[in-house]
Formats: sequence, C-alpha cells, structure tokens
Amino acid sequence: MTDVTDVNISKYIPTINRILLGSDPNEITARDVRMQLQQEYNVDLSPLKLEVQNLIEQCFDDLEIGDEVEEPIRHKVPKKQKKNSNSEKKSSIHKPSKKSGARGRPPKSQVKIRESDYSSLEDDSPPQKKKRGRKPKGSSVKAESSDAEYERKFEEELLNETNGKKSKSKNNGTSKKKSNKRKKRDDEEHDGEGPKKRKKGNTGIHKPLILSSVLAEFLQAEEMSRLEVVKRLWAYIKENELQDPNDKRYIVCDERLMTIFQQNRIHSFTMNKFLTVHLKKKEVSADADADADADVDADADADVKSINGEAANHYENRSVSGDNDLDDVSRDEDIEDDKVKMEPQENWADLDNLDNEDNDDLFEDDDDSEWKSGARGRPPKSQVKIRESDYSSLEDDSPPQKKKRGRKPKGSSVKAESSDAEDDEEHDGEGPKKRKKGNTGIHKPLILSSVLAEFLQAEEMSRLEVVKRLWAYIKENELQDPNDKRYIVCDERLMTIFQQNRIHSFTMNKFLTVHLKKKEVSADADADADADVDADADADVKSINGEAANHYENRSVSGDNDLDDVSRDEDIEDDKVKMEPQENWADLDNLDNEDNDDLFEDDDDSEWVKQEDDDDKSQE
DNA sequence: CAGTATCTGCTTAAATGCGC
DNA sequence: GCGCATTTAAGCAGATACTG
Repeated sequence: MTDVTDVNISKYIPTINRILLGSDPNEITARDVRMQLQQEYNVDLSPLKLEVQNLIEQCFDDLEIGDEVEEPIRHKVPKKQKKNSNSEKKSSIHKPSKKSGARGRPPKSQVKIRESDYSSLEDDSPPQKKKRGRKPKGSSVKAESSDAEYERKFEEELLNETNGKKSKSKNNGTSKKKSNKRKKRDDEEHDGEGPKKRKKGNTGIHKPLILSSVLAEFLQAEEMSRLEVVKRLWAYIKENELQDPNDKRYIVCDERLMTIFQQNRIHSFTMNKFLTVHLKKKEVSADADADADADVDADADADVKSINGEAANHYENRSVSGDNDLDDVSRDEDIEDDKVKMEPQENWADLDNLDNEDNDDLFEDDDDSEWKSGARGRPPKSQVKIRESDYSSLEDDSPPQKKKRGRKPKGSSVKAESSDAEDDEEHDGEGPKKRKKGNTGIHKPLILSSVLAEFLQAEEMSRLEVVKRLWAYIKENELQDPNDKRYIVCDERLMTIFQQNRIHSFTMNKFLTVHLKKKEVSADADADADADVDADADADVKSINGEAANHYENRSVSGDNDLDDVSRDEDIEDDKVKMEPQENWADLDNLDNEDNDDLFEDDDDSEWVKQEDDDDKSQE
C-alpha cells in the first residue's frame, strides 16, 4: 500500500461523493467509505484517518444540502466518528444534540411555522407567560397535544438512533396525569396495539375533515379533525388573549377569528357550532380526492364570502390594513358590536340570541353551500334546546365580578385529565407519588353534621363522597331544574342541609362546608367528638335554619316537593325567581354569602360556623 | 422553608360523529 | 339513543409540586 501522508486527500472527494451516492445512507459509515477508498486507490489511509473522515463528513454534508432524505447517515457518520475518539466534531455543530432534546430541537415544521403568522397555532408554543410553581397541568396537557406530537416524532427519531435509552420516561411523566379514559386512548395511539378498534387518526372525533379555505389558511392545514381544530383555535385564543376577561367563556374575536366565526364575540360553547360551516367530510374515493382540494377551496371561498356577505370585504381590507385594528371593524354594522366589548355587562346578555339570529340568517342566505348544508342540516336539536332555556344557563352564571375563591381559573381544562393520576396510584399503588386516595386531600374523611349524617346515613365521609351521594340523590329524585340543570331544586330533605330552595351546583360545595368538620386525630378529641359534633351540629343547623326551619318542618308533613308551600317564606320567595332567572340570580353569590352569613353569625360557639367565618374572612 | 400555583373530585352547558 | 372525547367556566379545601 502506498503511503499517502504527503498526498492531497482532496483528490478523493469525487470518489467519496460517488461512494456516498452509491450507498445506502442508512448503512454507510465513514469507516466504510475510507475502506472503499483504500481499496480503490490501494493506499493505506490510516495515518490520515481523521482528515479523511472529516473530508468524508464534509462531502456528506455537501451532498446533503437540498437532499434531506439522507439525514440518517448524517447522524451516523459523526457518531461513528465519535467512537474514533478525538476528532473535532464539526458535525456536532449542526447535528441536533440529544440533550437539546424534544423541546430544543426545532422540527422542520416548526421552523416553517415560525415564519407564518400563526406561530401560536402551529408551534408548540408554551404557555405565554411562564408562571411560577408547578407546571400547569392543563396547559401542559393542552400543549401536549401539539407538543407531544413533536416529542413523539423526535423520540421516534431518537429511538432509531439510540436504542431508546431513556426517551420514554419523560413523555410518560407528562402525560401520566391524563384521565384513564384519555390515557387509554392515548396508549392506543402510542403503541397502536390497543384491542379497541378506534384509532385516533381516522374515526369519530379524530376523523380528518376538509377545512374551508378560510380555516385552512388560518390553521395552515388542509385537513384536520374537528378536535384538532378546536385545540388550535384555543391555542390561538389564549396566545392572543382573546378571552373576555370578565367571562372567559366568551371569546372576543379578532379580525382573523371574525373571518371564521363571523362574530365579534362568541361563547366557547358555540364555537363548535360556528366551526361546522368550515368543516367538510372528507371523501374517500380517489377521484373525489383529486378533485376535492380544488372544489373545496372554491366552495369554501364562495361560501365564506356568502356567509360573510358585505362584511367579507371589510375583513379583507382589514387584513391588509393591519392586525387587530378594531376601529376599522366598527365601520361595519354587524361589527358594531365590537364596542360592546368595552362595556361588557349590559349588552352581552343578548349575545346568544345575537349569535343564533345573526348566524342563522347568514347561513340561510346561501342554499348552495356545502359547508353550510352541513351546518344547516344539523338538527336544531341544540337550538331547540337553547331556545327552550333561552340560554338561561349562560346568562345565569354571568360574570361574577367578585374575586373568585378557590382554585384559580388557570385557563385550562383539567377535568378530564385529572382523574387518572390518582386513579393510577389507586390501582397499582406503585406510583412514585405519596398520595393515597383513602386519607388525604379530597378523600380525607370529614365528620358530618348530624343533619348531613342523618341524610347520608354515615358519620364520616370525604367531601368528595358527600358530593357524589348528594348528586346521586338529586338525580334519583330528579331535583335538577329542568330549565337549567345546573340548578338543584331542593326538596325538603335537601333544604334541611342547604337552607335554600334552590342552589346552583357550583355552590353546593360552599353550602356543604358548614356540614363538614375536620376530623381530630387526638384520642381524647376522638372520644368527645361524636357527642360534641352532634350537639353542635344540631344547634347550628337549627340556628342556621332559623325561622325557616319551622316552615321546613311544616312542609315535611305537608308533602313532597310542594313548592307552593315554600313560597310562604320570605327567603323562599326566591323560588319564584326561578321563573324569571335573570335579575335575581345574577346575585346568587351575594345572596349566598349575605343570607347565610347572617345566619351563621348568629351562633358564635359553633365550630361548624367558625369554619365558615374563617372562610369569609379570608375572602375579605 | 415559605410562598405560590396547580391539582383533585364533581357537575353543567354546546357541538360533532362514530360505535355499541 | 347513549357514551365517548374535546374545550371552557364556576364553587370548595387540602395536597402537592415547584420556585426563590
């Protein structure tokens, strides 16, 4: 073999290129290339190993430009090189470091997205302001939907690269908290081996739908499941802080959202409804598929314009003129409502009517629209329902100006996903967390007031269990207000507990507080507890009941659910209010606090009362 | 370690479409 | 026809995770 120390190795470049091009990028290594060079030129390249490897790497990089397919080898070459000890890692500069990991690495799509205006939607934008404390679960879950995708993709890559050293654990950690149901579903997604037939990708709510051009432009995608659309829209809404600060369930549409929803402000509940016109079933047939894009775009354009009507022009103009320029918006009559945004309370009450009417009109204007037909064809089931209740529900829990108690509205849904963490631990008991369902937190048994104890036939119970059982009772006896199921029409038994003829489900917990007492651990306390509690509770409940108690007692004789009797009582007069929800119920919270606080304050000795007092003080 | 943020359970409302 | 899944808000108290 020839000694090549003096040779200019750059002469090997063409050969290296040829070898690289002619080999499987997944298999070839720098060493392989060097070996081939040695064979072809019959030289020993060992003395120049590092140089040659660098050269090979360089060639590889050069070839790789504009040829993304070869990515795998790109990782592979330097990796082998690393093994070969001390080579300067030119490659490491552009090679995604494993540590930068899932988050740091900007996936191609992400980069691309950043260039677009919809960065918020497409990239896995972390919660706008990173808050202190524990990572927002809800948001993490939410972000997860997009985050997880990227992470998953990247993990897959990692798994290909390494032998899956560690990648799994992290993701599992974050998603661990999802609900069993969701988790189950996700598991199926992940391993694809679930026994169930449902697959996220194709069926049900995960079925990809064709987006209208407007929506497609907004979301930078032609197809997407309804679910995903909603997710992304929410991401956008949050990113741009488009939720009404007074009532976060309302979304104040910026001009972009206006092009989609044709509303200045929509309720989150009705978002889906408005989305309907922008979502079209995907045709499966090949031809249809081919034509689909064109058709859809055309249709969508036409439809959206027809839906937009005059306003469309404004939108278009505005979209040129600048972002969020709401002054422009106000030129339009429909959009005039934007001003309402500045004076939240009064005019918003009619929002839902506005939604329905305005949009129904819009939808009905154009009979040819496929998008629309989707929307219109759908039963007014919801609408019927809505009209029945006159949206009382929405207006009822109209913005409580008061400072809110309890858990802060984080702006995320925790509900569904929440249950699992605990459930998991419950079941396998091996979780790293310390929580145990039996004794701690919401599962901690509390001592019930005698009234509640009698009602539930138990001396102790966790708040959670109490609520559960109460709900069971409510359902069993159909005590929910048929007009707004969130309200519970108390029968005489519930009245003895809540001291109200009718309570909002949200406030049930509040009213329960006086009936729940922390369990003392000390031995003596334990001994005395029962007697004390019973005595206290009896006294308290009576004092709480006050005058009304007599009525309750009388009524208990007179019959079940006889609400006419109830109206004799002044407090109970509110029952009538039930028929005219608006004015009086808006103050439900105040009413709760004032009326009941007065009652509570009558008896200072009560421990039950004390709890509430403390509570109230803390509120102030 | 103190302080803060979030989670936990439960319910309701709306819309969707698939599966049972 | 119901359940599922998704999203939001509201109320509550205690546990837990996280930050400084």
